[in-house]
Amino acid sequence: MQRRVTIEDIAREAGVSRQTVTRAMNDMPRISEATRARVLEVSERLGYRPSRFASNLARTSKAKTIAFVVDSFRNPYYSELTADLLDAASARGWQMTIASHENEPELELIGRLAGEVDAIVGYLSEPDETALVAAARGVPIVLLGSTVTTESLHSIDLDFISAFRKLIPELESRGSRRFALLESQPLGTEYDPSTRRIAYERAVDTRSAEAVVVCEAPPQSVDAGELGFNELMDRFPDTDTVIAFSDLIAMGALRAAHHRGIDVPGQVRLVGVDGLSLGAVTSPALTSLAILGTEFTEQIADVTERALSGAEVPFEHRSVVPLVIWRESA
Amino acid sequence: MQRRVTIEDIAREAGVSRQTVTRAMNDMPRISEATRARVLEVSERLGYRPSRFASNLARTSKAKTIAFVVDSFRNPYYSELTADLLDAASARGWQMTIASHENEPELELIGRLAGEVDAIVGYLSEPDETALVAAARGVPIVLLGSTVTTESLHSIDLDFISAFRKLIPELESRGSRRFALLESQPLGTEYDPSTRRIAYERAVDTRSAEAVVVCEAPPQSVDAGELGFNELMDRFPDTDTVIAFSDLIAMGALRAAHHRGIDVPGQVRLVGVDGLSLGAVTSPALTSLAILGTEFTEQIADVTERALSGAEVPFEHRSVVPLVIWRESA
DNA sequence: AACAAAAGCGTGATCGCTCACGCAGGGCTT
DNA sequence: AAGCCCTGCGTGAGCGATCACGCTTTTGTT
Repeated sequence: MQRRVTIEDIAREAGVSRQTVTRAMNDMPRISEATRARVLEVSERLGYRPSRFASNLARTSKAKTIAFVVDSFRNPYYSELTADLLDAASARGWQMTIASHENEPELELIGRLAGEVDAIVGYLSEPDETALVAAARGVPIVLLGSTVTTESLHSIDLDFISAFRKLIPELESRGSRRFALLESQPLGTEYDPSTRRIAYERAVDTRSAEAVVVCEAPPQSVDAGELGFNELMDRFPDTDTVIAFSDLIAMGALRAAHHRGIDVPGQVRLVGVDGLSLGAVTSPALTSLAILGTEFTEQIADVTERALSGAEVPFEHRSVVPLVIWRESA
Repeated sequence: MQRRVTIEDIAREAGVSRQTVTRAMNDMPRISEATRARVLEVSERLGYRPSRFASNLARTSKAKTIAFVVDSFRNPYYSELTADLLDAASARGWQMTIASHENEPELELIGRLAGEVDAIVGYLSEPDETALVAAARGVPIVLLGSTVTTESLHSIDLDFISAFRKLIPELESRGSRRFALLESQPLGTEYDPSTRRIAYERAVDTRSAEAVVVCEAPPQSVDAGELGFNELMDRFPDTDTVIAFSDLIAMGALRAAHHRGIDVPGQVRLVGVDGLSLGAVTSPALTSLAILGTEFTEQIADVTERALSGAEVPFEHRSVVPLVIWRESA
């Protein structure tokens, strides 16, 4: 392993001082064109790469970098949220690095990120918050979409209880009587019931509360929605309104309905969750309990901004209510 | 502006040495539980944030970070590519930061990124390569999807000429006679004809070469495709095969065809470009000249790896040929 | 011609952390 | 009881850049 080429090497080779090399590299004034060219030539020849750590340390950089962590950027919900958050981040002059915990143990990932960024934002699944905070080694964490119990990190939760409590009556006023939920997360020893499911069950009548079908593998996909919808209509044929766990699942349901000759929203009303922009181009366009396009992104950015501001900021726990976007499917 | 809380402050306040603070923070051995707890408590109280620059500098970090730059992460092509590249990057232990040049002058962006990452990869639109390289201040650039003329950066281009030369005859063997192109990029003083258009024109007969419709604003969207397809069928009614600039545009065309009662692929065959996974869930599923899911990602990662390896690597210029994925629409 | 100003370049000091050591004290072995 | 290892800490020396100066030499001004 050969030693790194430093500014000193360039200086020696070009017969100038470090400062002059700096001047040449960052095109600062007070250097002649001739020497600048010579230095640049030498640095190219030796393959010099300035160390971003050294220079940022020396200039006590104000540049902030945040990490955004999600399950998978292949899921349109996460990728759209990423795009939104990137806008908010760059508006504030932050860099944003992305990571998914598909291929790496989460705590390990957090540990790696902690050495590289100034804040970690995202959907994390590690339930042990203390371990999370420990792995982050002083780097603040903004946890999304889940309820935090300790006072050691920031969080922004989604209030599906309120959202469903508003959604269901509105649907009823449009004629909905028999609801059903296309759930994504199985109920079992290792899974708590999803907050969406809880919110759904609380908001509907008892008969509808039983009409829940879990979309199996592959999870969170259009195909899962298609399968799930078919099973749903087989088991609960008098359903007139379907709430899907996500817009992706709703899109699958839409396709299944199409194949079965079921008119949406004529025979069955369909509501997704997420507010994907993709939902606007299906036919019929998807009505959705939107997270995207609400204040969610701004809240994330705002809390992150505080977290970044350093020192002893109190831990914030906010909650945003998803908002219904009425389109054609319901 | 108050001074930053450093490791020294913690050490003083906790009555220990810097090294002990380091040991506590990075939970290293050779420290008693009592002192570790005390140090942690103090550091929390003072709001200590370790400087990632200082620590990385001191440990001469091997961690690499690359920046991935595209037009917009709202475009599914870019977001899927991002997901693919992220996999390749994390498999190699790199961090990946993302940036779009929607809201910021490109050269400025490059300059900012240069101070934060070890390589810049992406679709860049600045035509002045010298300016690009200068803005990057020694940080290597891997340019995607365009032909490079100078020998100062790496590049990976898409060979649409070859791709179309294979695609068109295959379509003809399936019965296609009158082709049309749904182009996205207008032809004008500030735009060169797109490589896709050139490749198309070279591969089809003269009559088809005239059948080109430009999908206007908003560019690169489903809506644009819908409008474009309608115009196309109005102006060139005997078209039997439509090549869309992208899968998104093809999806719009699909919708338009649906509304006009045109059967795809029965009456009109439709081929997109990109290979979006989304194309698999439309009905009919989209045949596409795929970039995603080909060796493109691996080639990018491979070239980037060389670029990152430092020193005097020769500049590479590779080219990958998009690959037809036959699905239902053609 | 005299003096000021600017251009061109170099020398510590410093940014905040980690690493390689060094050194004391307590519990083990033999 | 002498020797040894292990635990628990602390001290100097960098990591690779930039910044604030300071020093010559040129250029310009009156």
